[in-house]
Amino acid sequence: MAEDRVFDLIERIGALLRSELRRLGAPQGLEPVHLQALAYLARANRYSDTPIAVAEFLGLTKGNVSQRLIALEKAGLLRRRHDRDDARVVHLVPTAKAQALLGALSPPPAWRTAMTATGDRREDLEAGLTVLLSALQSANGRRTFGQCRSCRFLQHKDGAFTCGLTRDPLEPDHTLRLCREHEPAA
Amino acid sequence: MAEDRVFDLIERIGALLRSELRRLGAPQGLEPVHLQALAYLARANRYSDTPIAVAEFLGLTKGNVSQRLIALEKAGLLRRRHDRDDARVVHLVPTAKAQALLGALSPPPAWRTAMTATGDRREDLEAGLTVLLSALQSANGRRTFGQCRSCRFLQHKDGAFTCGLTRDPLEPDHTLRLCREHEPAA
DNA sequence: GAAGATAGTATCGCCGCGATACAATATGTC
DNA sequence: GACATATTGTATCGCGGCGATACTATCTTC
Repeated sequence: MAEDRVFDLIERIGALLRSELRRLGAPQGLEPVHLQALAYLARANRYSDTPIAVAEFLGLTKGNVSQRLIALEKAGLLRRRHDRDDARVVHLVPTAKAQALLGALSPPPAWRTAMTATGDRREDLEAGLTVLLSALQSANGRRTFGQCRSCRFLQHKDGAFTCGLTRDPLEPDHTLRLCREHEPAA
Repeated sequence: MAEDRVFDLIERIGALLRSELRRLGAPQGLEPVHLQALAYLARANRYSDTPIAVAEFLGLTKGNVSQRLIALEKAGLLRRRHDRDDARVVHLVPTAKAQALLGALSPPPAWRTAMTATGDRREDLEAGLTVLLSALQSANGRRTFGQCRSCRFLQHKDGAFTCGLTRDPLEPDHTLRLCREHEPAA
């Protein structure tokens, strides 16, 4: 069962990471899920910075996430904005305080140190994990949450980007953000 | 910040895995931590199948783990045995029921499916994660929990294995188990 | 318009989690 | 050998993450 070694490694790394996040967030009264939600929101595009998207990304129920977000707002780490087209949806914007927190804790200092040890293996690691995540998502029927760059809906005409799903124009740097509606290009 | 991509990938894979474990364990009333503890114990050697070792492996407090183990024992997934030399220590033995559970859920079915997609990248992935975990552990000052095979204390004479730390003889297949006292060979 | 789908919140009960305190045994020092 | 110290394990408390359920409001579809 040598194929289980990758599983064991990921489980242990995940457990240590979780423990580290808990330790680092404790002074601010933050749990791992709070930092994870903020980290996601900092990378999400305007279609994906909502409670339901956070819930899908983290694999939690929307009811639960809704309550975590209230805590984050009270802590001054999140700002809410109502969507101008759809009165149901709320956009979540990490504050400057949250950005600073993420810069310091996500990834944790120990992680940054450890990553230097991977050296030239990093690219292989990145490629392997990307394939694995992609396969895991499709095996569970979950959304891919990829960047617009790799989405089959992205259109590129005359140097300008457009989302083929919403027909909206996209700023170039926003094509690197994560999207809830992402579907991998064929 | 391309070096953060590995972090993002691991965090997301970890979150999905956690969600999956929660879903799979729910019918038996098991939380992710229960399956993780059992999975560790199934791989631990006789110096490392104790509450304190589980706590260190998972990065949790011993008080917390102690309570989880009581739940596992009540569920018929764990058996306790007193150490014959040290009256303080307790050895934890997963029952046949636990072994069957692990065989079915750890790794989860979806994971097994997904792993086939990694193909020939698997070895690189394994190697990269091994280096990363090792660096993470030393960056946090944590124990390595490696196999006796890779331990600097392991002695090999006349086809028989011995632990140089405890002076105990080791059966060959037990040198593949995880040890709390493990220290990487130079 | 009516029916169904979707986004979000409120409330409940369960239980993981760290902190603290404690008991029991082992080890080390004089 | 006696005493201080370290180590293993458990019990208890309070906090808060988590899913389930129920609910409101809004959008979409026919």
